[in-house]
Amino acid sequence: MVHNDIQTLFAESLNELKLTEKQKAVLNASLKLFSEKGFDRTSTSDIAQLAGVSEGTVYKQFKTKEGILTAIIGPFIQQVMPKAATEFTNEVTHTSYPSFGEFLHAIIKDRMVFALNSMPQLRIILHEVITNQAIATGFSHLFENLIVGPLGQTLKHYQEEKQLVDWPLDRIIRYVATTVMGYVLPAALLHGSVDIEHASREATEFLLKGLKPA
Amino acid sequence: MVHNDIQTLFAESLNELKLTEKQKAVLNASLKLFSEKGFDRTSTSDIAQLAGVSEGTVYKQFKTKEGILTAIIGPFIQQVMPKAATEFTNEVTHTSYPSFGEFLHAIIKDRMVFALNSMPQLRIILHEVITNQAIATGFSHLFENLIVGPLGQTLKHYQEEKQLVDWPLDRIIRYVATTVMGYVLPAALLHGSVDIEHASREATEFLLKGLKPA
Amino acid sequence: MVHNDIQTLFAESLNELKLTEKQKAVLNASLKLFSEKGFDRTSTSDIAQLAGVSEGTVYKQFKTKEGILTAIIGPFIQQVMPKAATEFTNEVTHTSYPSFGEFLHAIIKDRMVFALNSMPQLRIILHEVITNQAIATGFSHLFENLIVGPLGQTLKHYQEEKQLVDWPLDRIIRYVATTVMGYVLPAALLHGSVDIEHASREATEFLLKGLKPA
Amino acid sequence: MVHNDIQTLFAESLNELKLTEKQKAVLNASLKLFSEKGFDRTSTSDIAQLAGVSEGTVYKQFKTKEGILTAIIGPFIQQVMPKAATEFTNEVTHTSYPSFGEFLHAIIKDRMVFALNSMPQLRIILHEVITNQAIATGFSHLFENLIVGPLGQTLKHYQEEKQLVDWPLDRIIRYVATTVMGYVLPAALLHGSVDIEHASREATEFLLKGLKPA
DNA sequence: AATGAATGAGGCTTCATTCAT
DNA sequence: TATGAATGAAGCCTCATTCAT
Repeated sequence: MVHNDIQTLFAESLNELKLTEKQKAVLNASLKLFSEKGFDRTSTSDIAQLAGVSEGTVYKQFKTKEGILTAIIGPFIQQVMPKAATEFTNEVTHTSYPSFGEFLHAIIKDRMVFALNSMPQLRIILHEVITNQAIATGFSHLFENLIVGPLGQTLKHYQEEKQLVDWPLDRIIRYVATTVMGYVLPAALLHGSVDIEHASREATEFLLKGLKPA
Repeated sequence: MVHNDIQTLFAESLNELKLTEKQKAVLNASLKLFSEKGFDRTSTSDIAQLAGVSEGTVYKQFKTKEGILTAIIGPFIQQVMPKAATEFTNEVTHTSYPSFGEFLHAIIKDRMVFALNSMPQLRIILHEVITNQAIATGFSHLFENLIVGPLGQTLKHYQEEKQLVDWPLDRIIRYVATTVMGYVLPAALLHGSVDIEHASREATEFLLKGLKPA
Repeated sequence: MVHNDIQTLFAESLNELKLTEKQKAVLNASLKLFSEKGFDRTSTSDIAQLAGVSEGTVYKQFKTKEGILTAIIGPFIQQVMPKAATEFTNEVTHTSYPSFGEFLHAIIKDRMVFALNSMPQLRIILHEVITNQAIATGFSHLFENLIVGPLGQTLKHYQEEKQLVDWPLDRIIRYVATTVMGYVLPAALLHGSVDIEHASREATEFLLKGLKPA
Repeated sequence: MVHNDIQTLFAESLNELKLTEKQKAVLNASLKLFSEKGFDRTSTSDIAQLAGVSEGTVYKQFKTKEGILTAIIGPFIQQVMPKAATEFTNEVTHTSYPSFGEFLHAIIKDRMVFALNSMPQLRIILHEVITNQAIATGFSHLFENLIVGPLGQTLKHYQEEKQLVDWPLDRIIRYVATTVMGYVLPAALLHGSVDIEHASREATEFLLKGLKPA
């Protein structure tokens, strides 16, 4: 089964950790509140209340409030994001597309949906990435290993078929990623909606031109 | 004279407002601290101390802590960003470039420098934009009026000369902007350095291809 | 004017510090509570309540609870104890006693009264001295400089007159001090009363024998 | 076999009580932690951890934290101190000394060693004695029965032989005890070392003079 | 206009104690 | 009997905000 949002993926990942039901409730509640109000504006009593436990319980396993964040970010980097990335790249590499254009369109659409579905959760990550260099680096590696790597085979294939310009793969992926963000971010920030069909076609059109072989 | 960073521009803009020296000191100190630690982690006593005034003074003009932020964001939207944008578009529209390629390269380079110089301050904006929809909308209009508008003439010119694809101007600018961000953001987050010369040439190469007329 | 208890001396000493009335109230309340219940069993809200101020005020000047203790111990070592010691030695050195025996009896009696009057406050010091080596050392120097020093002249005088054994002064004072404590401490701990007249005579009798020249 | 420190004596005493291994572990751990950090600064989870049991187990036998203290103080008063006292007085009364001077020197030296070896544990007692009047009284009786009583025979003997002044025994013992403390306490508090040989000779010299028959 | 002492609500955290397993 | 998750009261401390001077 393939997921297209992060909160669900996260809740599932918690089952692999040694946590009681209440502890999981704390993490789920924290993820929700941190997403909505940000880390600093979420109080530990907010968390306890939403999780339906006492404040003491919040601290039983996650020694500090920061510890809760770490307990969220950890699985995120070690499990949620990898799983999401793997699901994505698996799907991509196991499907055959008639042309680079259709391949491109497919992944752009897929990632737009994913990003929009996961926007609130991605905000936590964004905040952490802004604040915490170690986490930023972690994500950078994640990106390298889980996206650039697996997509490599497919992209190389299109390069050999002369459907894709002969640039380094990370450069190509950079352009794809930022172009997708260029559509998703403004919509997310302005709380507007995106016509994904239209946006993905536009983005594909631009990228196809820009990434055409010389 | 043209500025290439925001803190300086901000300090100058304050001179145009009816503020005592102490009030200006408060705003400058606040901008600095908010940039470094974020709004929530900056205390009003931190601000008073850095500004060299009493806490009472901080509250004399800016009724609340939120009020300080507003007093910063206000000038930002009404003066600093417009001035930055105008300086940019003026320079662009008053200079003649041999070709669209050279024009593109020039503005990409210029904006990369600007963004990298102003990164800490842009973080406040980024954080506010994430949290506060009204501010996000304000920025959106700013962008529309100050960038898309003034640049319009020049871009249209290149479209008429068949050096630039015949797409709506905001779409074109979106791609330019996101591509620049694609180079600047990772460097900023990973605290790495950017080879601006190289990055701007790469970005230009990609955009030229992607924005070539059909 | 000569004081024979510590709480009064302490309250007077506070006037020499730059503290508001409320801050002084905090310190006086703290001294009282720490004396009665001990540091660990006194809560900051207890202190605030007894001092008649808000808890915030408690922390305005004394950054931490430990800071309150320091703010008490500091004046104690720097002002209260020196003043007490000086008042004592002054009185002793400016009075002439017919014999060493009467001199001894006078100071023993005086110190018994002082110790019994100041017992609750001395408990804080005792606790600190047990826990904190630096403070223990501070007291040791205090003792050396303020007691052994000033008393030196007088004792030497009695040594020359062959009324006092020819031992080092600190050894002699050690015996006097511990003998006094031997009467005061049990009474203080058992909350019993002391017949000072009787106790001081007994102690004098013993010390006179023990300190008689060979 | 004769002991010269309290922690060992305590551990042995526990064997005479009907306690499971875990209960004993709890008491030993508590004694150690209370000695090191004091009662108030020792948490029950600290104790559980050091004892290698769960927090639940700690509460199974000792209903409250205070109960642990009682369970320590009890054996202390009922067994440890009596045993220590008895071992001491037995040794003293079963050995014959050529003179009161040698007798005095022997017991002074012995008690100095004992006090220095047991200093950390004595601190708990000291703290409790300061705080808790009942315990203080208990100790007072202990002292009376276990020291003054047994030593009585020996001291009377020396009084009859005119080697010892004809004062009440508790008065004599008071002076011996406080003089010993006068050497031991400063060293313990300043974490200095004591030259026991020298100190005991000095103390003996003084006491011999002070306790000489008229 | 400027000061800074004072406030009190609320945040994070600890810890003695209980109870279902 | 032993466990350890769970509790909730209470502790220490911060901070935006007010107000008398």
